[in-house]
Amino acid sequence: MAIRIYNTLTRQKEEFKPLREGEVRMYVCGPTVYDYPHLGHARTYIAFDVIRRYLEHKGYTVLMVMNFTDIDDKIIKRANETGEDPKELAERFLRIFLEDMKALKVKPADVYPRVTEHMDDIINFVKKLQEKGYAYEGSDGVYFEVRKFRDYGKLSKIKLEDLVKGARVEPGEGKRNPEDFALWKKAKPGEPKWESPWGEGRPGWHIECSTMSSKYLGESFDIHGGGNDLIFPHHENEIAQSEACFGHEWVHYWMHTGFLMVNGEKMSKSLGNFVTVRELLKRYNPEVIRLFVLQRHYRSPLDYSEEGIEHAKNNLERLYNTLENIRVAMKRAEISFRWDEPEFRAYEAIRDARRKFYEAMDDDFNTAEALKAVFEVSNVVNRYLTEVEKPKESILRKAWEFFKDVGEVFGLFEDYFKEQKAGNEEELINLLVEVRAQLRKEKKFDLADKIREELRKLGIQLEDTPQGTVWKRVKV
RNA sequence: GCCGGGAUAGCCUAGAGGCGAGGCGAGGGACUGCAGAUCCCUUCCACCCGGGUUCAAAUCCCGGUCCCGGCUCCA
Repeated sequence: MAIRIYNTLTRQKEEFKPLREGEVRMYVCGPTVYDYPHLGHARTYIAFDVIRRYLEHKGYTVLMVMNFTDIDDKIIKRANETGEDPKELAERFLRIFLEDMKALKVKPADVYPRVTEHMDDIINFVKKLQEKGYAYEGSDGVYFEVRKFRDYGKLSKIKLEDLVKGARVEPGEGKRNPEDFALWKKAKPGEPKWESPWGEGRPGWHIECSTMSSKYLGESFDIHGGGNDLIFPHHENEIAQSEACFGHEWVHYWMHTGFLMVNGEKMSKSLGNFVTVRELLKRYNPEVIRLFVLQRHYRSPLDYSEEGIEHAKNNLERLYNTLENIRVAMKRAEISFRWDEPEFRAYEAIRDARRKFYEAMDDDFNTAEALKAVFEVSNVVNRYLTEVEKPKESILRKAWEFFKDVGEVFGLFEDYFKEQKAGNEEELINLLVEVRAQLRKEKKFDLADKIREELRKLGIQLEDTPQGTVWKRVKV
């Protein structure tokens, strides 16, 4: 079945057809590394992570590129404030970003091009624009002449006249027109600088993405993504640069994520209403954060609140419990020599839920809708287990495999499917469980409870069921 | 001013002309020595307001109200 993607360029959902059979080339705008990433960043990168995972799950080879802006005005400014060397500051926060993303189980990009590693490519790109007559050198830098590019505004739907009228664009000393933007900034005293045909300086913000994306993904590729706030001017300017340079359409599908909101306002550094990923990870399992993000469609604004995170936590707990129920039931499951009513019902329900899951994901990666199907299976399998004495292995396996696929796409249940063996720790726990069972038989409940309590503190939860005592590791 | 996005039961989220969605929370019941997990039932059938189109609208159209975002650095 075909995937449909909402394309910001056309403002509608379109059938996804990659330029090359079986391969998806995607570029996601990475961060400017001058501070700790917050939940807003996490939201965007988790969203694109799931999109990427889903495409891979569907069998595509995905070439994923994400840039690092490791030299820029903000970095210089911050470095001046802290007295740190801009290079070191950028390096530090770049590492922190990578660590945080890893902790959030965001799959790493295939290439993380850094601006400072691509100066020659960037300079060549600017040169080409100059040769083609789209760029000119001013007193303080090289600029892109916006009005020479016919299609300017096609992504953001902004008209050039309005832009100039709005007077929001800075006139700037070296510019011919107020709407022009910098491709190369000549260095002021004390600023970091690189050699170029226009003297020492550094690249403008937009040119890096045009240069580095085409270097790794070619002069046209499938998906370019980022936060909503990048549509204008960043992505609009990228289009202008790239299409002016290449002379043909550049990116096929533009995808943008909605903001993370706090009390009705965008989470941002300037408002000071942000929660860093680190802080959050101290208090919550990364999968809780992922589920929190996935409960809302990626294009819609997502409201942050403690309560919202708690919701996600409860939801995740429920899914983990179901997984645990299946795992335990597997031990007493039997081969299906016949199916009865409950088996047929469970099978059909799981089959339908799986279909719904894929339909939802195919429809512009509707994770919120897809999650409904996940909870349906959770419910179905739990009910099945209460209905039958001896569960059939094939039914449990169907549910189990479904959760495994969901986990792969959403980046959930990872520990669960991975962490099974842990040396003889398991045997020790089993021993304690046996001892406790004996104590319970003898009605020595206080001692039995003590064992349960102490194990709970160690992260092992015991549960007494009609089939005997089972234990699980508490993940959330 | 110019472009966008919203308003869904106590809460969080989907959906998008007719089978009234999923989760959380709350209450009750089953099972338990207790706890936990799970299941069943209930939460008195929700879609900002006012018009219109239609046999039928939360969903389409018109007009409002309120909220948010972009137009300047931003994921």
